[in-house]
Amino acid sequence: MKPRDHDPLENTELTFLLGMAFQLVLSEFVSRVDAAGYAELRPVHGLVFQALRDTGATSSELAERLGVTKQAAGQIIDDLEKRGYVERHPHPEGGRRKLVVLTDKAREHLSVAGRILHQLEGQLATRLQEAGLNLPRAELAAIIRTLAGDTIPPLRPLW
Amino acid sequence: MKPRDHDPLENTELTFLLGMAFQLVLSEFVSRVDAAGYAELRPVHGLVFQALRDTGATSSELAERLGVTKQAAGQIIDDLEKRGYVERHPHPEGGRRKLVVLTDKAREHLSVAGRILHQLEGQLATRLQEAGLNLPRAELAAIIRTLAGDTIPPLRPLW
DNA sequence: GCACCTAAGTAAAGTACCTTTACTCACCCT
DNA sequence: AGGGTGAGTAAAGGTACTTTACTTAGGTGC
Repeated sequence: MKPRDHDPLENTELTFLLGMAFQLVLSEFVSRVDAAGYAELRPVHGLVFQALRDTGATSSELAERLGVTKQAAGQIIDDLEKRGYVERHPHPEGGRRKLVVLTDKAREHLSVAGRILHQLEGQLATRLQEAGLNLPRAELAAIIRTLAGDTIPPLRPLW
Repeated sequence: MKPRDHDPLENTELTFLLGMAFQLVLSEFVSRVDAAGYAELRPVHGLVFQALRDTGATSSELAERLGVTKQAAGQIIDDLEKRGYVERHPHPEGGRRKLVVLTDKAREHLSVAGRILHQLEGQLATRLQEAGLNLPRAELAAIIRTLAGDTIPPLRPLW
């Protein structure tokens, strides 16, 4: 472990550091998930799976959780349905509603992706501890609370 | 300042915290820059201005720094040229090259945006210190170094 | 019990921003 | 002079979203 007492990165703007760290962590995660056989899935699909994992949701509810229009949500569902990750069922409360639920294939993906993510974060934690640092969870949470308060908006795949 | 000893956010994945913090900080920054009269500029334009600020660059060099094709860089330059932020000059070393340089209008924007960014980050630092925390510069730098080593790739406006 | 409103879903076109493909042009080199 | 190399540009294609507009199921008021 090479010492980096005065890494010039530490003088760059927090905003840049946040963006760079996020981009690198996510891209490493996506690479590993791709290598595990899920190259057809993009990060937004993981968000969809998490939003649907408990009880499923209608496409409009999903749209709200993703922060996109209901048409966009419908298109994503179309795509995932064709690939066998979700199914549209008649909604128990009737109406035109349809309940979108995960298939076993999607639940298996969630399990694999979750394991990969925690493995990656564990490796990062180890590296930081070797440098006498901890993962900055409390700091990031404080930044988020400062800017968003109690209602955290959706995480969106764009700047 | 409400105490948050067990903010559930601190139990969520680092990757999510990074993405959320980045998205919120950037979006607050963009809002303030818009309010200062620069609603026509997107974050990527700030990256362009920073890449060109010292000596300018050719569109191909700019493309490499942005991590996009030279055609995409050319399109961005076309747009900024129409709006009066950059100019294409004949390149001192000749060839078909053109040197893209900033106008005074762009340098003024850089100055305003820089002030806004440092103000925002200062406010965040103050808030965190009230909670006994510091901005996690060293931690973020360590994460970046772990995943990217010495060659930091371009920060790109997509997941 | 029928007209009306509302909300969910869908269809199609439009938009933003990028890439791919293909070309032109200036200089260099032998 | 002919040919290669690399910068720049033009045009079409692709992706993922939004906007506009429609259909349909069920509640609501009278």
